[in-house]
Amino acid sequence: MDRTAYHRTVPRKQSATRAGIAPEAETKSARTRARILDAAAHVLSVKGYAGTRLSDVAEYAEIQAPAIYYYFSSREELIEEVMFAGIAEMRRYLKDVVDGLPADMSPMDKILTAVEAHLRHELELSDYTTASIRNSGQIPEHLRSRQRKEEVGYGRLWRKLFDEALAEGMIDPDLDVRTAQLLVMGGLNWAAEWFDPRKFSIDEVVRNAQTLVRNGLLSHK
Amino acid sequence: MDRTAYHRTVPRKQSATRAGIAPEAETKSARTRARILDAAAHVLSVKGYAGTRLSDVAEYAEIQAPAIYYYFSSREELIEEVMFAGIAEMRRYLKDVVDGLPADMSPMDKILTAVEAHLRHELELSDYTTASIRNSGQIPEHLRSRQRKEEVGYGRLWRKLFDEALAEGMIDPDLDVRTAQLLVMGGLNWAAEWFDPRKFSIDEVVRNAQTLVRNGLLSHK
Amino acid sequence: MDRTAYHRTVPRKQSATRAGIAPEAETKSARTRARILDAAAHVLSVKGYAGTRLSDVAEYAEIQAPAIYYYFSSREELIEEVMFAGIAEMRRYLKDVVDGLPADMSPMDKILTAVEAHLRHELELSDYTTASIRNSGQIPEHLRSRQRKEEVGYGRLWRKLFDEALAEGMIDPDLDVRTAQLLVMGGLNWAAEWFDPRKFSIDEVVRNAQTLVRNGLLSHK
Amino acid sequence: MDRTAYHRTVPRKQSATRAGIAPEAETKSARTRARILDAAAHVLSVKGYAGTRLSDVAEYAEIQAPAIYYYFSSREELIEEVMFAGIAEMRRYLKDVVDGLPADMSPMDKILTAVEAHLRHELELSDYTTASIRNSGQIPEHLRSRQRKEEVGYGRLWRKLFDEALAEGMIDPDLDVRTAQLLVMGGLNWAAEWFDPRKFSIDEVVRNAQTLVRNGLLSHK
DNA sequence: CATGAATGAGCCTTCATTCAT
DNA sequence: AATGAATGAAGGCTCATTCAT
Repeated sequence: MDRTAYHRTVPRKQSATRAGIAPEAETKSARTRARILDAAAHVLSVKGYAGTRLSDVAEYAEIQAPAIYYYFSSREELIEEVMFAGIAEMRRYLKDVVDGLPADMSPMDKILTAVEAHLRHELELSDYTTASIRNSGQIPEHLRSRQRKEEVGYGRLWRKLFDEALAEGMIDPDLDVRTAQLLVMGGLNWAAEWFDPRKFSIDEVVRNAQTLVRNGLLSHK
Repeated sequence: MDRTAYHRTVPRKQSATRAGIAPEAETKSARTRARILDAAAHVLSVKGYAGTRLSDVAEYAEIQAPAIYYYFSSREELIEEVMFAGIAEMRRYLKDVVDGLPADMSPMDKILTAVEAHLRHELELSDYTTASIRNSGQIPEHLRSRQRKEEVGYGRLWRKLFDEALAEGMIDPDLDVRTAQLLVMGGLNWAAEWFDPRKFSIDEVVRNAQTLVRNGLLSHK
Repeated sequence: MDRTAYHRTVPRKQSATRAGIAPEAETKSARTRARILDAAAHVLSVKGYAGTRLSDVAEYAEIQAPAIYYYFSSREELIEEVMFAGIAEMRRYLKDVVDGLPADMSPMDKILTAVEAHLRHELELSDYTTASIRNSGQIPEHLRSRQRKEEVGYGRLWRKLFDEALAEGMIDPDLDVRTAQLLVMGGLNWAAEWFDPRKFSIDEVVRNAQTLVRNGLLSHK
Repeated sequence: MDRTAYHRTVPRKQSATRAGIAPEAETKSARTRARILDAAAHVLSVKGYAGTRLSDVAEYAEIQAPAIYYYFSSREELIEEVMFAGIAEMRRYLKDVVDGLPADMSPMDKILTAVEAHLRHELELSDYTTASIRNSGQIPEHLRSRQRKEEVGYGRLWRKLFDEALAEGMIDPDLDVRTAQLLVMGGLNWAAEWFDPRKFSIDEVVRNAQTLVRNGLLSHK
């Protein structure tokens, strides 16, 4: 298998310094709104749900706290949107990547492409993703409905890939696909906790993860 | 390889309903203190650092909130102790398990034993572990020194196992041991986020994780 | 000696009902801040350092307690400022009075002018002064540095007057100037404890104090 | 006038290190009670009414806080007793001293004796006295009835002396006796605020106060 | 659009007090 | 006679939120 083939299919994300997911907005108003969202994602990823103070968000966004209310009707709505945006964007991105793959690519290569897409998105756009990932267990239930739907949808993308691989006999029969999928995705999610761009390169992490996943899932009989 | 051989070396943990790490204490005072710690671990794992209210801890421990101050001098001290206890206990446990293994066991089997030990401890005693794991990024720096030391120590235990396996040529040369170790441990850590005893058995999760790890690390040339 | 000569040099202070030292402020914000300070001075003078509750201060200032934090970052800062303002204002006032005296006035007459200034300030603006005076022994050390400096400066003003009188041979040689000064100032300070405008007039108290001090210090040989 | 004549009439108080007013008690129980009272006087004089914590009193008395309740039914009762004891003891002491004076002693010399007695009692036994003096303005009304009665009685002792002096024409006719008396007593009371045994000797303070008072009151026409 | 000013709710913490031992 | 353990009440402080400007 050509290990570099799928590489090219995953575009580089914007630089981590920009770190926002909101599009470069036209109106000033939309830009302020985006800045608030970005700031909230950042604070949320660092301080957690209960620790996210509007004053911190405001400071990071370089506005006054009450100004937030011009764009969001409450702290909860703002946070809900960050949590949703994190996973929704991730899902949309993975879907685009997978849909863009050649129809004849092997299921395992598709999975490895997904591994790369997930890692790049998580580690390069880390605020939204880690906000969404780290806090999904701490957020009150009533803020999670949209996010949960996206999570399920996101999981479904992966499930399809795993199911295809299973159907083609590429998965070690000792494994339960569902459990294996969760363990794999967990390994990827957790990378945000230890990844430090000064110690690792993303490419390196991607390569190792792909090797580990391919080895791990493949039937070696 | 006999997949059940190392199984027997990892003892069952106490049932998850007890969920505490403090020993069954002698004096009533020590028992109250332990109950508070257990309660704090529980709340912390669910609500996160900033969301952990002493009133919730007290309610869970079936005391009044100010009683906490009879045993801990501040909310911070209580939380610090939970965070420390979670990882310290995990480390002590893994060390005992590994030290008890037969000297001639293969490095890979040792790793698989560690996988099982980590998962059982995490999923059965989940409050302390998930508290420690989930909040390690949200807790103020000054509360983390003891915990961090334990984390390093814990990582060293795993590192030794991986290094042995590497030395014996059991690790796929395409992998960087350090990165692979972090990805593996992440997959295990994350299990606390999705594991639901009503949908999975711990044995099943352990078995899948072991297969995945063995396949994933092993050289298949 | 014409006992009324120095009288005219000491202006009447504003009425005790206003009781504040802050200038009639321009902005509403500054007025609220001044109201809080005045209220704190009042409560502090009555209840003492430890007994001063922000809720009482707030009630007296006709705001809600948390509003205090908009103007002062802590209870301690508020109290520190009251304590400082009390003595600083007193010092500034006495300095102005003394500096305005004719150069050829006799040292004893200057002392008597100071006696009057001290008493008027203390008894008419009593909240700040009694707050500062009564609590100077109960306040934690770290809140006293600015106040202490003012106290020293205030004492120096008096010291100069006493030294002049000594130099001109007007002090009874049986007296130690320093001790006499402390006893005299104590008598004046203490007046806030017993002075009741319904039973005494300030003019009367001033006159008696002046007589007592002049007689007391003067050499009668 | 022989300035040393009245000196001998005022006995030295017990050393300041003992600092208690309770008699050397017989039973251990009575001794503990006395220790608590002494401790309360000390804390009260330093921290003020609201700042006096039973835990501090207990620590100073070298017992546990709840033990106080074996001897006093509440914090208020304990404080009330200290406040009362301070002034009551002062009054009893001054009365004994004055009653012991030769019938033919001049009224002014009697006043000077009182000056000495007041200062010695205040500066040597300072805890009770300063507790009583400093807090008399901060204590809730319902704790003051016994103390107030003693204060009035104590004031009456002084009043008699001043009235005698007035009757014998020894008081400057420019003075109002009542006002003069309050100013004099204030000067003495305040001495506790500045007196520092490392800088002054009590004898020296007494001598200066006597000179000042004699000069101050005396008619010099 | 944005901010200065203010408030209500809630949390951590302290402390007098109680009670069983 | 004294203490360990616990509680109820209250106070300082923070923070989301509102509102007039």
